[in-house]
Amino acid sequence: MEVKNENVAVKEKSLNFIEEIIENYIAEGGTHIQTRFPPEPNGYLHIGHAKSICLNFGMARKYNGKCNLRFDDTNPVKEDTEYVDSIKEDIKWLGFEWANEFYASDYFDTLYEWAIKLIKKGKAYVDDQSQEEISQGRGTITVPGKESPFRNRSVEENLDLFERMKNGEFPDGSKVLRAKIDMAHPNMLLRDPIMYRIIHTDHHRTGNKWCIYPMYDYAHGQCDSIEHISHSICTLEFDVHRPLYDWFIDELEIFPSHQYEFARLNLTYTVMSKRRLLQLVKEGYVTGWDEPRMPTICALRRKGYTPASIRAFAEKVGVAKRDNVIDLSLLEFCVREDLNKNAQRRMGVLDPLKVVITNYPEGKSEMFTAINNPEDESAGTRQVPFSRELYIERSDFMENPPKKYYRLSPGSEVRLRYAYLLKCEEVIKDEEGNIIELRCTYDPESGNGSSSDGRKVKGVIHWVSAEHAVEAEVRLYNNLFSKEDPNNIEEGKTFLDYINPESMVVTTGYLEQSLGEAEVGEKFQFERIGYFCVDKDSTANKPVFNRVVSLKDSWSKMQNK
RNA sequence: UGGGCUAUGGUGUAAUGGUAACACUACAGAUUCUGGUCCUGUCAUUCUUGGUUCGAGUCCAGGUAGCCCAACCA
Repeated sequence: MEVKNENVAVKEKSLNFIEEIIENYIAEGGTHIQTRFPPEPNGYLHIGHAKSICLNFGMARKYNGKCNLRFDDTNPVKEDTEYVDSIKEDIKWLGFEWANEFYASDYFDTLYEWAIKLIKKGKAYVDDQSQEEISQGRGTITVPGKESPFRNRSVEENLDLFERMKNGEFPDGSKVLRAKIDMAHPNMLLRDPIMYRIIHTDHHRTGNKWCIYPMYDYAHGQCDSIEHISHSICTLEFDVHRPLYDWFIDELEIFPSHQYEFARLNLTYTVMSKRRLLQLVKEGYVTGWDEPRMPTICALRRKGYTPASIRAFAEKVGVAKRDNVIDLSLLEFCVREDLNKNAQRRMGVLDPLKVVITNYPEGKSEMFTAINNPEDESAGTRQVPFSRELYIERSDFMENPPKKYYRLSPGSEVRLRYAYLLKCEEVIKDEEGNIIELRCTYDPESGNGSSSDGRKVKGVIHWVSAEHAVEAEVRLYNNLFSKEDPNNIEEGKTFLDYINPESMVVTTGYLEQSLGEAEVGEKFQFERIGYFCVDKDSTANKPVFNRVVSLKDSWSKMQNK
């Protein structure tokens, strides 16, 4: 068979700058690609971490390399195994596998030996100054720091003191080990950075073995080096740390890992800082880290987001070095795109209005065949029960409809999805004038696809048979914050003042019979409304559904204009 | 004695001296037993001022704006 070279002008997908760095590295003879995802186990992963995960694991996958999971557990007072477990679960759920599971604490012995090496080289010293004195001595951004009076201790004295620090002879805060670099350096981080501090606290993995713990800057690069990380990818705020990262590697003469920085992800209508997310949880603004309004991965999972949709999102936001705020609508687009292809359709009425079909026999019911997914023929069909009394959506009826209203109104006719044409004959109201019921008639000749006289109806509405309906709790989520950038705080306010009072609206829905058996985590499209996922709060009698995202709704947009 | 990073539509990301492209959003239209999906169309003189060049988003010089850094956090 002849293979035609049709797409001569096929455009290659452009590379992001990290990929360019890696391809240059390969072009220059680099052979092993090794990355790592290095979370501190002190909180739950959020969508911003997902970007980093997709990047680190994605680069390894694309270039036949490996990606390690390494927990950056150098501070025992903040870390816990609870977080280790959730982080591993989230990464797996996103669809990635780490080559090795490591911990910075695995390397505490090596790090300690290396500190001694630096002391012997005259590149590190024990400082007895108080925290405040050290802070003072560091100077400021515009004024150089002053050297510590302990800076020129002998190697022997430093060795002795450092060993006794390790042996627990000194209380917390009484001494630190510092690198001897340059107290006048324009980069504050190089003004004799602290390498070790004394913390008499049990570590979640090493227990009470250590009472001195390495700082991030003294640990991270060396851990990368030990693991032969070729491309250490981190976020932009660490770029000022890079000279220090390189300094330790140079002085220690160890494997030269290199650090590259990209801009972290920000999303409109939410916050991403760990501190603020923690505050939302602790102060009860949400019920937990996995509450579906949160931007955490576990919350998105519970809400009904799919791993594929988050991976697609991470791909679409790109990787660059400039600060960015991504529209939440892009995330929503990604999950709609996935669920449109993969979620089965059902009918559910979330704001019910009763309809009685006066010319339909009492006690009768019949089944109609409904298509499970028009995007996927293999999803097949199902049977939906129909009877004399139905629920329809309140918004699908208007007594005095505006122009272009295709739905039901007095005297008008609509198609009941997969069933009959329905005509509204009478509106029943209570004493206060609220519409409580509609009396309608149906056209017996118009069932399932056929229309006896060929007349066409513009509107199609969903419905549920009242006697067969399943009652469910439905949680409708909206943006957690009503302000596009809740981090931009006006004077006298806090970010909490921007919490959207309608970020969660709970209603009772009447759902199609087949939804009674749905399992936790199953996702459906409720036709004409949105995508919904069965929540873990469901009980045998009462399922609970989370709205993943609404369907696009050009009608309500028109209305709001 | 300050240092570092970054500037391209409403939002992101490309264009690697040679026609400013792609996605999302928004708007308009077509199709439709989902006002969904699918499809079509519309929306930028690339922060600014000079310079180099036949030709500059891209190179050079000077401005301007934004972000990061003064935890014994990561």
